[in-house]
Amino acid sequence: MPELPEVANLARQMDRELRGKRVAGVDVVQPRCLNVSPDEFGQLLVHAQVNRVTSRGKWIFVDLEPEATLLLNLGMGGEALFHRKGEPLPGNRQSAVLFDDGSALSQHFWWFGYVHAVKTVELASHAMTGSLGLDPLDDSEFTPDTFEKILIEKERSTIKTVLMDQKNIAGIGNVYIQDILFATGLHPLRKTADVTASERHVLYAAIRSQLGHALELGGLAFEKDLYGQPGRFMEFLVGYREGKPCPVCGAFVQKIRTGSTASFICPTCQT
DNA sequence: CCCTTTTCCTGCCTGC
DNA sequence: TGCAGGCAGGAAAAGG
Repeated sequence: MPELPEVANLARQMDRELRGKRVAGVDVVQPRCLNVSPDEFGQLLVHAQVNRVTSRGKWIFVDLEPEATLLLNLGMGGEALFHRKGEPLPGNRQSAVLFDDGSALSQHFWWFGYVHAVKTVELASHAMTGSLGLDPLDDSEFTPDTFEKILIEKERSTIKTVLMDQKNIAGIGNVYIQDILFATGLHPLRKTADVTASERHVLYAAIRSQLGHALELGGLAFEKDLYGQPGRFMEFLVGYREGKPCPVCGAFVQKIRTGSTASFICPTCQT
């Protein structure tokens, strides 16, 4: 599923491509991914003009004039694709936004995505985006101090749960978490209170370097950008490498269940 | 049938 | 004891 690097890359592309376009219509195939009725969704968006596109964590924010914001969460295996005038929309889409120049933005996911529309003045009360935590690539909000504050508040949870909770840090999912924990030598079930000061330092740096490096490469090689092109990030250390040797010690990478998610770990490097 | 894994909700537990 | 907040587990719109 798209995580922060893929979503940030998409938002950047959408900002360049969609800015200034006016919405001519909406096409809702799966009403259950909306937060309002299809009629209300259309009333909010039709005739509005794209001002700018930003992101936080796994959410994309399309700010429109005069008063609406379109919120996208691509869920698992999701895509947002741009279509020039005359190009057909994908048949598996859940929804699409049609622009008055004949171009369109379609959106598809295979499990649990969201396409929400709100009045921009009510954006702060949108529950799913309003409670998002720190942007890990923003130097001014994600600092060693703000990170430490989260680790102290959540010291009773396991470290993987804390890092993946979008209310703490926004944008880390079950793909990037794997190598972030490996790079820090942390087992996903380690209690947060038992993460040492030096491990916290390494963990902070690992979050920034993993996500930042993947963003520079346009995201994961098995995810698509706005134009259907794959990213160039594909070098996992232990993530999704079950049975292959650990790059540090050579032990075989194991796949284990951690709560309701899977974790890939080196059984000797991660404790 | 089993696997993937996001987000919210529920109910239970703990601690004040 | 009672309440509030934390937290684990389950449910929900598929597809390979």
